[in-house]
Amino acid sequence: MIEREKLKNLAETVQLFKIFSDLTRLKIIDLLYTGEHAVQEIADKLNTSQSAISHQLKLLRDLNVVRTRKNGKQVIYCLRDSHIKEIFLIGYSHATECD
Amino acid sequence: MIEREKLKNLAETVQLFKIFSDLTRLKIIDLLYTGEHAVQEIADKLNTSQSAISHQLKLLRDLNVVRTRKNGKQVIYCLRDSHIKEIFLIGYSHATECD
DNA sequence: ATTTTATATGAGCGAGAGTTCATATGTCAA
DNA sequence: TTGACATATGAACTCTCGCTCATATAAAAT
Repeated sequence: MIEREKLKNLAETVQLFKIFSDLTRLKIIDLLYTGEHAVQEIADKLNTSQSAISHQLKLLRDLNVVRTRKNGKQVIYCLRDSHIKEIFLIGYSHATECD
Repeated sequence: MIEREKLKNLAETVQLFKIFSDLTRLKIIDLLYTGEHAVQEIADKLNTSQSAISHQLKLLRDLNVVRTRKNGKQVIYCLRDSHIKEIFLIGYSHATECD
């Protein structure tokens, strides 16, 4: 059997990897990697509905992956911490270097 | 819009991260990290049904995450490449270091 | 050969997750 | 205030995915 503490760590690791396990979310992260963007901008660039983007952004916000600031009517999103950037980059390079 | 090639890369990255996005699979990977194990051994140690483990092992085998050898009636599984080990370890440490 | 043990696999079920659709909230402009 | 624009959100629908259950395959033991 697995000890309680290790199981908790593995479960948290799963949660972390789940962030990157959806194409829409990964596109968002990839886009925000280059800098901050407003919601409609993201939706347009990713050719995805505003609602779908907004739902995913809420998710990412709740997980502290992104942070926001307001600019008039707009809400501007950007990546919050460098952990996320690092893991994304490592996964991305691993996934692509074997082509 | 995202260029075709980049989209393909992002999609492959998603597939990579999905490997680690299930607790059963992560438990298996964690266990195999310590060395090779037979199917029933894995099922017992993870307190999970043989069938569930076998299904996940098939998935991991198809994705070239694990490799097998036979020992009589038993099939012994172990991690195939060090990429997987590295990504798992990075995710695991990122997920756990912030407690 | 038959039985027992180890593993694999297909079908079906149920839970979770992402999308759409409709609508609410909020902010600026006229 | 009213209208237009930007974002958020709840509900319903759908689809994916991991599990169970039953069964198939395979290899050793008797």
